[in-house]
Amino acid sequence: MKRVYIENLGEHVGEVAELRGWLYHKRSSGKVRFLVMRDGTGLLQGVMVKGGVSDEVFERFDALTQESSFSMTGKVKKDDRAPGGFELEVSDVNVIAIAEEYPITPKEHGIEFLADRRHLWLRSSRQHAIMRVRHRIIKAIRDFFDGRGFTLMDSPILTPAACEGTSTLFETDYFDLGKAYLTQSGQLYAEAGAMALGKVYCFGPTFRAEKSKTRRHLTEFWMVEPEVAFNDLNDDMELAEDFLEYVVQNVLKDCEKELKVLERNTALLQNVKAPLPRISYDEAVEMLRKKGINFEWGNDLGGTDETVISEQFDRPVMVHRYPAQVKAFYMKRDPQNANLALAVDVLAPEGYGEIIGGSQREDDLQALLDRIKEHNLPQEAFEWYLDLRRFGSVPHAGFGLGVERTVSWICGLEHIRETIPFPRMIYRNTP
RNA sequence: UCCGCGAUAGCUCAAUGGUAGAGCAUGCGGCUGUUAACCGCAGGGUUGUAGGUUCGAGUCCUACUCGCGGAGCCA
Repeated sequence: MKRVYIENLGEHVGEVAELRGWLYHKRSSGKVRFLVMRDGTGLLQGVMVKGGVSDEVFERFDALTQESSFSMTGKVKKDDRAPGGFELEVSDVNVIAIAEEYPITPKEHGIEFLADRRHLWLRSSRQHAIMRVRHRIIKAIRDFFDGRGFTLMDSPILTPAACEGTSTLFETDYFDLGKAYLTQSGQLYAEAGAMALGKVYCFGPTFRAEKSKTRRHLTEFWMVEPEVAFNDLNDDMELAEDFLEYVVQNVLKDCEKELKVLERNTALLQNVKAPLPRISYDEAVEMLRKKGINFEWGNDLGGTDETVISEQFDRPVMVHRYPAQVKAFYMKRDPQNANLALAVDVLAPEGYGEIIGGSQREDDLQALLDRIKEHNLPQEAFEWYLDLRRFGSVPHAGFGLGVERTVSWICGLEHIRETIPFPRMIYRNTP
């Protein structure tokens, strides 16, 4: 007996196969009974006709409840009436475990109810599709950098001090050394990596203790951060647009089925190809004012500002050269205008906001010392970082991409909480 | 932290201040091609918590708890 997965059924038409999975739902019209199985790779409808199987097997149908685990054996047929396009002419059914009354029915549920049962919610087709897209995005991210000679060099999660000195961090006791903090970015460590290995990226979870309560925020999220020695801001933007093209086009190619489940209109995603439009912060401000928004030069772009700007384009847009005062201390100033930082944010279309933030880094020791002083940061905590400028400093640049916001955008979701298996938010850390 | 909205059956929601309802789910019965199947019957309620107004409160008032959305901050 051949045990097969539903996604491979096309290779087994006409054969007798065994499938193992869970009952998605069942229907009966008396002597014809339908069992819809899910096995993690797809859905398959099994059909039993009274008289076509033994009475004993026929009656096992009665015991099966939603999400009971079971196996079924039968001949694989192509049938357009069945979900998935294939059907199993069932000859045997074996119960593995009968499920208790399953709380998540095919009808609609409220978000709190589902979030409390996230461990079960993941079994539903929509969540299944999102997790598959998330996986494909992460694979594309790694393939892209690996294929360009980058080395994955992870940064620590427990850190002695704030990386950027701004956000609120999660704090924990660290033996006799006092406090440690959960990282908000691996970037500073990635810079050390770039000086050692040339092209590196780090990819791990990051943590923000800010009490952000919006559809775009998690307290724990994943970020990939490439860092490249000898790159300037322009190189950084070219890397970012090639990267986004690679990720989006690979997901479109390999996740057609999942995006269909999600009812994602992929027209705009098809447009994600380098080069992406680039505008300066100054141009962005002008754009906002033309739209009647009273925006003061020098402020950071808010959520609604980002949406208004991104609506002017049919693909992600790169906004570069922000006022230095709203950006982090390590960003290099524009030699043409010392009020500007050589920073770039990539704004996703359709109101999904900032998915990438990057910059050319300050490579001058004295300038960096001044910045640390201006931002009231403890210099001793950054001595190792300053060493990178003392020992063969070079221009370098990098960026960070928020994985969950990218998943949210590509899947076309309403809320970021569905993009990660077990979301951590300000009022939820379970299950 | 601030602003707004909400909480009624297992779930999703109804119910002019006047007897607590429906669909789904569950149980039982029926049906030889169903697609969130369909048809019939049945069980299922301290209306988030604590007070108050009233002859009478799911409904009006106050406080609290929890949730949702947004702002700020950010990926």
